[in-house]
Amino acid sequence: MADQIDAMDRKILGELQQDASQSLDEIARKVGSSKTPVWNRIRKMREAGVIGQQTVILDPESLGLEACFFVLVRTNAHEANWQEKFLQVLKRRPEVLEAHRLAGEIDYILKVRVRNAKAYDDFYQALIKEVAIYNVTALLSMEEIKSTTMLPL
Amino acid sequence: MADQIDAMDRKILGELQQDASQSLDEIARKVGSSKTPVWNRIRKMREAGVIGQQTVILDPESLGLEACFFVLVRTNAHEANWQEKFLQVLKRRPEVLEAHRLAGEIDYILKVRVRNAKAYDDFYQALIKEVAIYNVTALLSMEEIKSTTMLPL
DNA sequence: TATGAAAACAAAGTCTC
DNA sequence: GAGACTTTGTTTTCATA
Repeated sequence: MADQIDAMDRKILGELQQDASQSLDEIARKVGSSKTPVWNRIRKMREAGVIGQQTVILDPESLGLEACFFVLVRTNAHEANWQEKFLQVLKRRPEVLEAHRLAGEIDYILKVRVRNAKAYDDFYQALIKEVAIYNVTALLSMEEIKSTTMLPL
Repeated sequence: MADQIDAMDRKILGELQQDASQSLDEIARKVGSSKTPVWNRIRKMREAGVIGQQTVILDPESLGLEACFFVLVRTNAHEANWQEKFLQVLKRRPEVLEAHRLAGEIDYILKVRVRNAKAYDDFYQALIKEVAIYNVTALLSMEEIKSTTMLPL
């Protein structure tokens, strides 16, 4: 599917990314097509997994989630078993919004959203209780300059 | 609004986060209410900015965006003017999905999605051409373990 | 034969009471 | 919270190139 995505598909994806609540007619008009072909393209891209979850972006501050940390994790236990357990903890914990395994000195980076510093510490304590970690550096976000889910098309 | 969000609101937000394409009837049934009150709550939360953009999550790989970098930026120019310009560049560049100003030694962290390493270098060269940066560390993601927009409620 | 326009039906959103 | 009205999603049909 990947390379079958043409210019029209990309225009449609752009519209959907920007506002998924728009009607098909509106999208069709904007991309210079009509309802049926646009609908067929969307359906195909959904089936192919190009289009995933439809969601709403919530305001963290309104929900009392006022602290955001980026956590740099170094480990010395590279056994499959350790990694398995570490991954499970990350996936289970809802405050972990992102987790990546990295190339280089730092092994993992996490993005963690919590109420406050105390809540972060609770998370941290729970984490190191479950799995051994060699070194952790927490970077506290002072200001969210930009945050988007919109991929460049 | 922040503290006026009750348990019912949170249930509704949870459903919307998980699948914004669900019908009002379906959400109402799940949270144990009916159409009208649910709709009124959603409308209020939209107006209050608790609920933001409605969007679809696209698969980066399918779109050929196979590289993801976390970029740690240190600067020595803390003048308002410099920051202004730096922020403008970040906001303008679509490959920058996230940008946070940090507390501590590292001044900024960016999350950048691009086609490949070459495309990252293009971004990097363009960035340092526009603003002076003291030190940059790029962390390359090898594996996206978790990536969600769903906030813990 | 494949593609898009258009119509028809079902379902959901929106608003009033 | 029930119901009316309107708009939209979804499917089918039809025309056209």
